[in-house]
Order: sequence, then structure tokens, then C-alpha cells
Amino acid sequence: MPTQGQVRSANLATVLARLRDHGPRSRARLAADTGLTKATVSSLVGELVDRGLVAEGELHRPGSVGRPGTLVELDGRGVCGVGVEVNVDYLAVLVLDLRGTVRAERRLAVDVAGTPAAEVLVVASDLIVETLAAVPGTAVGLTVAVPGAVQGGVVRTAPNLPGWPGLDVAAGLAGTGLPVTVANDADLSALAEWSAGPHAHVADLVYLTGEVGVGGGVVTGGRLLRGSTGLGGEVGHLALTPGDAPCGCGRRGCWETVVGLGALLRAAADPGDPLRDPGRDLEDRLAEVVARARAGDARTLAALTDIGTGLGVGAAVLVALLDPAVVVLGGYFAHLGEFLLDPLTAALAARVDAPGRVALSTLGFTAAVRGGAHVALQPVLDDPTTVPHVRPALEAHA
Amino acid sequence: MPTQGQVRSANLATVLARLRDHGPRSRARLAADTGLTKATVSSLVGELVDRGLVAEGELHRPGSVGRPGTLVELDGRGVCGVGVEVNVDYLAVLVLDLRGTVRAERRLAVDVAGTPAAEVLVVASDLIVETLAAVPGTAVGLTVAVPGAVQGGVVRTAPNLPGWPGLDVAAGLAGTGLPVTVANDADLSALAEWSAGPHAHVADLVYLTGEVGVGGGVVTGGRLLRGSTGLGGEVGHLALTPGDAPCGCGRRGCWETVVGLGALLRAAADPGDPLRDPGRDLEDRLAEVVARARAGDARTLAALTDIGTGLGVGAAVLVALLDPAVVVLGGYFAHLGEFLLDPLTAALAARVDAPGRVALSTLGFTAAVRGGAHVALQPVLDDPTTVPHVRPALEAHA
DNA sequence: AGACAATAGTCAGGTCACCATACGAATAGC
DNA sequence: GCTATTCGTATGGTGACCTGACTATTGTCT
Repeated sequence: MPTQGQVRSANLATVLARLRDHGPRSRARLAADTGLTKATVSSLVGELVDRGLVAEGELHRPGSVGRPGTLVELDGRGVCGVGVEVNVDYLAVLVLDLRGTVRAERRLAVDVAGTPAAEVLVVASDLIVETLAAVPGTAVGLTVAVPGAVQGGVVRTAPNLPGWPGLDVAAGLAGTGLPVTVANDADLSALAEWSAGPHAHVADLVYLTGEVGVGGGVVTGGRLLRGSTGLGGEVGHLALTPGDAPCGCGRRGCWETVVGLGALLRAAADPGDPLRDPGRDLEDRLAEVVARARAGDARTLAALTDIGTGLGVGAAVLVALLDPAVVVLGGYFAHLGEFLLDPLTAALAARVDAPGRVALSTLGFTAAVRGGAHVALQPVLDDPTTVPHVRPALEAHA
Repeated sequence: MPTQGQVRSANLATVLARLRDHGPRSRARLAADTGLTKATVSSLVGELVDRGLVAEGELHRPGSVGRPGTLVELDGRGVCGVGVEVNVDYLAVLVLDLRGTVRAERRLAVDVAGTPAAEVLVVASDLIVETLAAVPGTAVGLTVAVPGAVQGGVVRTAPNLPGWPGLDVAAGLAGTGLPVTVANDADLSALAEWSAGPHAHVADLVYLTGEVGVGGGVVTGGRLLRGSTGLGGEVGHLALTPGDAPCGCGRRGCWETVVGLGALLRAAADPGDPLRDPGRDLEDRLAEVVARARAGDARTLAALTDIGTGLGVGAAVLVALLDPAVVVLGGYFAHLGEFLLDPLTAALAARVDAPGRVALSTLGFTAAVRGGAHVALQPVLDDPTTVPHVRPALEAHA
């Protein structure tokens, strides 16, 4: 039921989205792009400038007749969104401006699993405030990425974060003064892949992340697949190999028992091997795996091939069902991609006719926070009038 | 980029959708529902009446003070949509009015697989024209349901309909004078389940239909899952049981080799058995299966249990990944549902924590045509101004 | 150099759709 | 009959976009 003001909001959002997705351009170009008239676009741009969301850039007109246009571009000094990731052994914060540029990034080693959740929230809150202090713009929102199932803003289950299910995260972060959203980390990572990087705006993509378990996020038709209870896109416990190894979830044959980090390390190293020391930093251990594989260690290579094949078997199901344009591998899959891709694509090609392209994430471990920051910015992109005027409109009368 | 007229269209659509989804009501009630003012709703309703889409009903006000309101309701005599199904051995047509009432229904036995596609289109065209002649309203569109993969309005593959891939269906049906859409039959059936019946407007549902193969349609977040090439939701060739029976697609272990009609009949009857006579009507054969099962025939019951279990194994993957509120079984699965549901739910419960409810379709073999007719009506619901005025507005001046 | 065409952006007036308010119409309860 | 209540419509107002004209700035041609 659009009313007049909503028309205005929608058109402001259209202009803003155009500038974000297609770069700076003149008012006249915006008018041609959107179908609105030049006069209307002028008015819209004026309002966006007043709200600090866009700014006029330099004149630009390379070698063509006619008056050159004034470029209009997103104003990065305006608003920004905050993504926070809570994981087993670290907290991460990333601040993104409207342009999609990273304005700040912090990472803090915290034994989240072994610390009371309330305390973690205090640490996180401090970290956020501290990070924002160094960023000029105004933060408009905060999204918390959690490795677990989230439903209606509440953590339902989080196998690796005892104490988090049911926790009121928003209340714990109220000190930041920002509206708080909570979401699944893999879902946010999928949105991050969708919003930036080589697969930006690929309407149908699947993101798979290898951690202790396996996380998944599905974007279909340009929207995140959520499902009826928010559990859509969870791939870790797909029952692909009945009767296989027992899973932490109490069942058997879940996909993550095949391709999770534990499966890799067990196959690649004996119990005493430093690779299987949970105290060592994960990236160090992954680097060690890469080193051994490059050195030609047979056991390591065999383990990686098995993982790759297991990934291909599962990916085949995802591709057949969801028909994504690309399957993006993140987490440890991305680190070890060079050894996984060949067996993966072989297993995939054996099972589906038109395999979606498989690619490695380029966002690394920042995918979830980046997606979170992106989500935090979304309300502004949907309705720019939520941002107050910085340069107030002139008062017409006393 | 909403412009003024689009505001009008959107509000007309809002009113129309409200009447369709929540039944007849007064203008005042519509105003309260939509947030628009009574005056605006009056204007909108007036325009919808002019276009023949809604009509005033009787006065209605049971036992309450105040002036009684005039009920406004969808006008079934106005526009209608046409669904056409092309299948291996029949053509079907169904005409739906705005209210969702079936205005006409025809079914014609045609050896589609054995007849040149162009000829089939002529027969279909005649059948459509003939059917519409008996319906008062104006048809606004036509959707053709095809058992195969459809991409961009063109049939890509249709295992059971040689000659159809690549066919220009719209040109063949141009004689009807209606805009033609082509879509996958299972997708349309899923939309039909979504638009009517006990699961109407369940935003996340999965539809599975048992035919020679197995078809699937997925509605997620209230929208049909299409995938990047239109192959989303195709479940027949999910590779769930590696190394199993060969499939018509050239691979092995596809789900439809386990739960397709062929698998059931092979397991339930020897080659000479009349059940396996492809010449007999499918419904007769299914009735025979039901009779044997009810009589306690061990082999039949065992076959049905195996199918049910196989369905559960696959459904577990679908439920875990898509998290639907309900999985609807259509086609032959619905006919034999009483024997399939128990093993199905057992297999499902063993694999997923929160099994989506499983239900049998109540739409029978009309699901695809009903979904098609619904799709054909969609443009009118999205923008009621596409329908011309029947009672022209008064001319103000000479 | 000057005229001309082309393009950018602004301005003033107009149209259209929704809103606010008031009012007549129809009903129940006293 | 009177009042309270609710429905639907009529009237005038506001806001947002549109139309058309105008100025500003540049390149090109003569």
C-alpha cells in the first residue's frame, strides 16, 4: 500500500542503489537509468546530499559534445554498518561504509566457548565502541554473526557455543546504541559473496564454509533462502552417506562427518601429530597441511582428495536442487582449495549435467563480518529517509 | 522507480489481493486493512468495478451498531486465466476465474509422445478455444505446463516428449490470441498448492510428484525457486544412492530410479503382470496396487514400504536444506499415500530433527493446470490497470 | 572567432494520487 | 424520537512527479 512518502523513499532508494551498483554518474545519466525525469532526479539527489549519503564529485565528460555533467557518487563519510562475528575462539568486527569500503577491521582472540556469554558480550561491546571511535561516519546498525541456527533474532542452537542459545544478544549490546540483528554466519557470508567480490549480484549462489562443522548459505533469486523456521541452507547435517561416522548431532552420516575439519585432520594425521593439537592456531595448522601437500606427502594428499570428493558428492545434490550459478567455497575449503578443486569437480561432473561453476572465496575469514555489515546497511539502502539531514533544509517561515 | 501511475496500480493490486486472500469485505474494512483512507479505497474500488474485477455485493452487518457496509467482492464474471497441461498421453485445460473458482475443465486423451508436436499444438489450440467458448469471462493469459525443463519460455529437455525441446509453443498457440507462458509442470503444481487448498500461502513448501519420473517444485519465501538456468527444484536426478540402478539420464543412482513409478511396478509385479502393461490406464493400475495392498499382499506392501522409505531418505535432504513448512506429495504418491506415509515419516524422522509436515495433495491431477491458470492471472493481480474498463469513465467535456 | 548543435541541470506551472476533514446515510439501543 | 456509531462520499489540500522552457557549458563546423 504505497503512499506518497513511500514513493519518495523508493525513488531515493533507487537512485542510491544505482550509484552503489553502477558507480558514480551524472544526474542526467541517473534520469536515463531510472526512467525518472531530470528534474525529479535533481530533487532526489539534493535530498540524498542533505542526508549525507551522496556527494557531488568532479566534472566529468571525456571527449563528447555538450555540457559536462557533475558526477554524483556515494558519500563514504556518511553512514556505515557494523558486522560482528562471534566464533569459538575469536571476536571480529568490521565496519563498512556505503561504498562497500572497509573503514575499520578488528580481530580479537577470545576463548568464547570457555567464557560466560554475558562476559563475551561486554568484551564485544567494548571492542565495537572502540572500533567505531576511530571511524568518522555514523554507524546505523550492527549485525552479529553466530555459528549456529538463528530464528527470529534469537540463537536456537550453537553446537560450539554453549550458553548462547536463547541469549538476548541485542540487550547485551545495547550499550553500543545501535539496532542489533543476529544471523547465521554462513548466511551472512553468502550475502557477502553476493554483495561484493567476483560473484557480486549473482542471483543464485551457494556458499559453503569449512569450519569444525560445515556451514552453508544459499542465495536464490537474489534473496537469502531462510526456510520456514530459519534453518534453510544448513548443509552440515545433510544425510548423504547413511551409516557412516557418528556426528555431534547424535545422528550418523551427516555431511560434516565427511568433509568437516575433523574428518580432514583425522585422515591426514595421527592423534599425536601437532596438526591435531586444538590449541594451535587454525591458520597455522592449515598452512602445515598445505606445506605437506605441496611436499607431496601421500597421506595428506589422499586425505585432501577424499575431502574434495566428499565435497563434490554433496555439491552435486546442491547443484541439482538449487541450480546455482556458482558454488563458493569458504573457510578452510578456501585455504586448501588448490588440492580440493580437482577431486571436487570430478565428483560433481560425474553426478550432474551442468555443474555450477565452483570457486574459492576471496573474502577469507572476513566474509561473515562483511556480510553482517552489509546487512546492517540495508535499511538505509531500502529507505534513505531513515537517515537524518546533516545539512538541514532551510526554514521557509518563522 | 515508482511513478504516480505505479502507485495507483500498486494500490489497486493491494485491494484486489486483499479481497482474494481474505474474502469479501466493506470499503471501510479495506481501508483499515490497507492503511489507506476510506476515500482512497472508495476511489480504488470504483476503478476496479469499472474494470470488471470486483463487484458490490449485498449489505452486510450482523448485529452491530452503525450503518451497515456494502460488501465488495471479486467479480468472477470478469477475467480468467487458462492452464494447459501437455503430458505423455493427455492434454488438459482448466480455466480459473479471479476468485479461484474452476470455470471449465477439459481433459483429452492424446498420444502426445507419438504425435508430431506441431499437430499436438493444433489439437491443444482447438481444445482451448472450444473450452473458452463456454466461459463467459475474458481470458487474459495462458500457461502451458510441460513435463520437462523449461528455460526462458522454451522447453530445454523433456525426456518423455520427443520433439518438444526447442519448440516454439507460443507461436503454435498464437491462434488462441492469448499471451502464452511455458513452465515446468511440477513448478506449476507447487504454485497451485501454494495458491489454494490446505497449504495456501505457506511461504515455504516443497511439492513432489510421482510420475514415470519424479518431479519437484519448491516454493521458498513465497516465491518459486528457479535457479540460475531454470532447473532449480528438479529432484528426479538427485544423486542420493551412488552406484544404484541406471537411470534414463545416463547416470546411476538418481532418486527417480528408487521412487519413480517404474521402481514401484518392478518391485511389486513380475513382467507379465497386468500392472506392468504400459497400455493400461495409469489410474486403473494404481487402483489395482491399492486393492492388492489393502488385501494384504506381502510383495505389494513391501514394494510400497521401500518406496516410502526411499521418499523419506530424499525428503530428509530436502527438508534439511530447504526447511519447508510442508512437503506435499502429488501424482501417484498421493494415490498411494496411505501406504507410503508411515515408512516415509519414519525414514524422515531418523534423519532430520524437525521434520517438515508431510501431506498428500488434494488437487489430484489438476495441480499443474490449476497452477498454470493461477500464473496466467498473475499479471492482472500485479497490475489491475492491464484490464480495460468495461464501464467507461464518464467523459467530462465535449 | 563566431555560430550552431548537443548535453547538463534548473525553474515554473500542471497533473495526479492520496490525505484530512466534514457531512449525509443507515442502523442499534435507549 | 434521540443519540452513538459506523459506512461511504464530497471537498479542499499537500506532496511528488511530469512537462516544457530556459540557462549553462562544451565541442564542432564554417
